[in-house]
Amino acid sequence: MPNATDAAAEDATQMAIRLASNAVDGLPEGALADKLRLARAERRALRVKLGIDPTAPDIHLGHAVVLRKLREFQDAGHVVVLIVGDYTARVGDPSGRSSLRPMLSEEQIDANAATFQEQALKVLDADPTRLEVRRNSEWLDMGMIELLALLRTTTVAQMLERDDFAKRFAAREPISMLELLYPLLQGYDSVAVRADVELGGTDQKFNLLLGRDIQRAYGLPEQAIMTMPILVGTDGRRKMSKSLGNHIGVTDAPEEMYGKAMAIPDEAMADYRRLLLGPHGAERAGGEGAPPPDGRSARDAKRALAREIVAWLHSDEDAEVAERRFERVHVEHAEPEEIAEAHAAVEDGTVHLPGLIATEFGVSRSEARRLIDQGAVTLGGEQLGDGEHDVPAERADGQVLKVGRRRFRRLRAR
RNA sequence: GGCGGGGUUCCCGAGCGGUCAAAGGGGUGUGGCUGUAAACCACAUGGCUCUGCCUUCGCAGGUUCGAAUCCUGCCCCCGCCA
Repeated sequence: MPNATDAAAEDATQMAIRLASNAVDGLPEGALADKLRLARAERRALRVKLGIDPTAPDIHLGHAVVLRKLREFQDAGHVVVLIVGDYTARVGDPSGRSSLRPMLSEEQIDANAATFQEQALKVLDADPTRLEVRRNSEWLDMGMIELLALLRTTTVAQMLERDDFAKRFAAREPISMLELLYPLLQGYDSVAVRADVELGGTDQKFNLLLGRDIQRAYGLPEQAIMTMPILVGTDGRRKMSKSLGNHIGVTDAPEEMYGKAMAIPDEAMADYRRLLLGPHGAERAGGEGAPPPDGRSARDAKRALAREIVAWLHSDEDAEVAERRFERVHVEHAEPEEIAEAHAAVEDGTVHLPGLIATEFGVSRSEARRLIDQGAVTLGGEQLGDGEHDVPAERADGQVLKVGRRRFRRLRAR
């Protein structure tokens, strides 16, 4: 007959297995289960850390993979510690071969941090007993003595174990001192918040592990680490990132989100379902399996996926509306049900379209002219031809102006 | 500190006195096609008061009828040696 502690231990193991679903690495082996047991014994929640970089404030589905996992920890009763890297952002990160990341002003960082936090709450539970948001300027604004103590924890050889450092060092490509310092600062964050567990993408594996060494150096228990897969972007090839322009933002408008989701390659569908939707959503979106390769059902599977993503981050109603609009605009090539109005300036009884298109859609006049000349512009269903830049006001008034495939305005020209 | 290599349009990268708003690729846009904002093919891609004009090739001067291309100074980046 199992006694109470055995049962609790078994429970922790099961819980660890459940929490590790979809994770690429959970290190060291069994560490998470140990942490869970410890927390239970001490009657406290685990502190699960994620560090975020406020240089780019927009959270996309790639981040959401990790955030979702954090949410699972929250739902299991643990505390997520979200660390806004405001101090590190202020220093600027010179990594990334060609571009020197700019130092951000305090105002920018504040604004970004606020936006980030707000967006993260689309996925995380905002309950203050389950979420702690901290800024690393709270502890990183240290004196030289403290910094030197931190530097003493790590050797150059250790740093060169990191894959990209090793490669760049071997290739004699530059590695700035600042870059070498970053992992130490990130590790110190773990010391400062006494993290039990730290999560990150697989690209963070080294940094997460180094956090353990640093905690040990400071006489603290070492965190368990968990890495999550990197989600591919809508191009299906490279990792999702805003700068690559292949991202779906968690605050994208429903129809934009839906459309972008429809654009992912078929091969990426299974990952999206598995990493983003969770068991419930995945079931609603048609199960875990790969989609059949044939036309119709593959399309339907992708529709279901797109719908679930929108339903998750917006609502079921938004998802339906987005799907309907997508059907109308992209499949039937019809006008959407709702079209924003635009007042067109009339001069001598005519409307100058390049100017109108430029102001309405944020393109240059030259580009607007080009679009007209290329036959991308339709007024009241009739395609405009080369050089047709001015139209009589009576022809424009009340008509739908369509630019390209998905930009519409109903014109008021009086 | 010494030696050498660089900074070109959204990105990478050619150009090295006129034919340069500047090759090529990527990205993006549009058209065709399609189950899709996928793939594929085609075209486009500095701005404007558009048969022309204006601004751009790190910054500032200069040479020249004429400069992204030559000269001078400055700023910045990278590598090697110390």
